[in-house]
Amino acid sequence: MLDEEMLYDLADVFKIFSDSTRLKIMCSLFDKELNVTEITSATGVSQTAVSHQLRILKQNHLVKYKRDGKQMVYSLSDEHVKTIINCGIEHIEE
Amino acid sequence: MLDEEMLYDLADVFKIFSDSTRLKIMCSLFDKELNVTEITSATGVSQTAVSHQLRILKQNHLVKYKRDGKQMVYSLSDEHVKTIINCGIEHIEE
DNA sequence: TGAACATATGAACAGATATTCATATAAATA
DNA sequence: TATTTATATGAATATCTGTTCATATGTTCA
Repeated sequence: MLDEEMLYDLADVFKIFSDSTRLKIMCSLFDKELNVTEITSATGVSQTAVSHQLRILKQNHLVKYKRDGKQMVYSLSDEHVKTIINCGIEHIEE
Repeated sequence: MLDEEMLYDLADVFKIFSDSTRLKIMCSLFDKELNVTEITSATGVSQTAVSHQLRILKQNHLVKYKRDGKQMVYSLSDEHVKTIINCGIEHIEE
């Protein structure tokens, strides 16, 4: 059995992936970087909701970002994101 | 980008793993089957809470169960559970 | 059959979380 | 510098989810 604290950390990781808006955002960034407006249209989620969720993804180091003039360009932090999502997909596809 | 429906399914999968009580239960079953009383004492969670969470795990086919006299004996449904949990652990350990 | 043990269920409550609305901040450009 | 475009933030709200309490169901055994 994992220790108590690790279990909470683990639950927190999965919690981030358990929201469809955040998944949409991460998937839109799967193989290219995008600015917020592009994420908004790629996902069909409101700009405000995207921004709120991007903050959560940032705080948890799942996306990184850089400024490009007026725009903020986001991309996935590392391969972990893809690995975890693919792991979940495999479970669904059985 | 995955289609809308798949994203919701994916979010649902991760949602199940995003609760520490459910994780505790699954971890307690990692390499042995246990009845409800044993799960209760292994996890330190109340019997009622364990029972409610077991129902969710059952509905989502993550645990299976059999009756043994007065007791219900639970075990993990398949290797997917371990795979997903290990995937999350790797992310934490970086 | 009735008592004791094991597990499940339902309602109520509390806490968490995602979205929206309104607005603030920041950069570019006319 | 005023305006426009891009993004972020905060408060309010509504929904969802997990726990607890009370109780029901099911099994064994005296």
